[in-house]
Amino acid sequence: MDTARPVPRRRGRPGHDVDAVLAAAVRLFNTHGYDATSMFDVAEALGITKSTLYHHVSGKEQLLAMAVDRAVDGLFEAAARVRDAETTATVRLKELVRSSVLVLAQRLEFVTLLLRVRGNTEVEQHALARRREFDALVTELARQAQAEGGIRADVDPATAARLLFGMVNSLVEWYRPERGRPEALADTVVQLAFDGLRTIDTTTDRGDQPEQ
Amino acid sequence: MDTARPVPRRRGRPGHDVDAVLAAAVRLFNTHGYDATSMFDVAEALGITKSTLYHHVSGKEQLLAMAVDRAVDGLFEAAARVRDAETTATVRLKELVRSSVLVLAQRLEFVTLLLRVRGNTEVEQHALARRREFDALVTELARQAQAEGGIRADVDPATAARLLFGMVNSLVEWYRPERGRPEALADTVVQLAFDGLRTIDTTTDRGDQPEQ
DNA sequence: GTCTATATTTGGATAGAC
DNA sequence: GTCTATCCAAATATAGAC
Repeated sequence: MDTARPVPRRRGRPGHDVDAVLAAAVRLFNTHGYDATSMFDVAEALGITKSTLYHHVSGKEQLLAMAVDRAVDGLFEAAARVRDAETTATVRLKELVRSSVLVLAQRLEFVTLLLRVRGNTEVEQHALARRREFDALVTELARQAQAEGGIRADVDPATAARLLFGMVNSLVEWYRPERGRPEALADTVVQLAFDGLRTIDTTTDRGDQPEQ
Repeated sequence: MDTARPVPRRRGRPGHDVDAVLAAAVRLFNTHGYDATSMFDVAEALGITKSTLYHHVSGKEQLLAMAVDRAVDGLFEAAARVRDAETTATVRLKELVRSSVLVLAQRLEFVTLLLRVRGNTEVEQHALARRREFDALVTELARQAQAEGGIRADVDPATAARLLFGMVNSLVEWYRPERGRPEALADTVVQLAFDGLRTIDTTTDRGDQPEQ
């Protein structure tokens, strides 16, 4: 299908492609809220008119759908990678947390938007359903990790999964790519999640990632 | 029989007071979003008309202001209580986490709304400013706890505070008062935050022991 | 305290010219 | 691909009667 040239490229003036439109829209959605952002605002940010904007996308909801898909796809790709890893559930859970932080950092604006979706339209409900699917994956991983004795068994795995990813997801509230490598942050999150805030005690070894 | 009648009572029909209006508004704001909720929706939920609603409150933004104040006041009351406690910073930090979970549970809908505020109006900016103030308090407590050796010192205290309360705040996404005592949840959160997910140990290891 | 209008603005979306 | 002009629906808020 994708023969050749019609690939739209970023040029000096207008000539926008869907990606550029999406990027501008998502930025505005996150800054001012989805509802508070008008199609006029999106068009203005791109330097075009509303009519021209509608020439590129079918409507406001489609912009939202594309954005949350991009976020959710990233998380599921991370989940698929750890699923195929041949190691303990505990290590896979750690790896999933780590990967999720990286996905969140790489697709920050898309994930931010995803996490603010409440489920009032079909598009939003679909996004929520996929989030629940991801949650179920994490919960199952936590359950297995408990079964193998890798993590504490005195907490409901669903609760643990929620609190764990509650911490991860809260990154969208303050993480900014310009300061700090995401890998370092991912390590911090994994350490805090698995070892807690308590003082490092030299008699224990955490077996964490070699990546400094 | 109250001393005087000006205290508006919950009655069969209308006769609403500001608290009832606020409760209805906040529920709708959380369910459908602040922007997506019209003053008509609020009025309809109360069984009155828009005009009557405007007789009770000065406008939509005032409803938001009252709601977020109620949330933020709760958090600062908790902070004031731990500040006066005569104990280590580490214990006070734990207590603040614990109290915050309880405040969050008690004023769930108000806190939920607070955490969704983005700062696009004066009211929202004021709410954000108070949240930052609270964050600073937590960060300072974390710094003191590190200084006294109560919590690990290899993590920036601001980062620790954010991740810690990221976990706490994520409760609004799934906690429902009808299932489970908030005190039990608060204990779980404190345990996870301070001791981590790792197996309660005596002899720690990496967790790849054979099952059980 | 509650109602029935209604003023005014803004938003999503389309038609059709260039 | 971009524009001007416009339609139509919905939202905040007010006026003024009962």
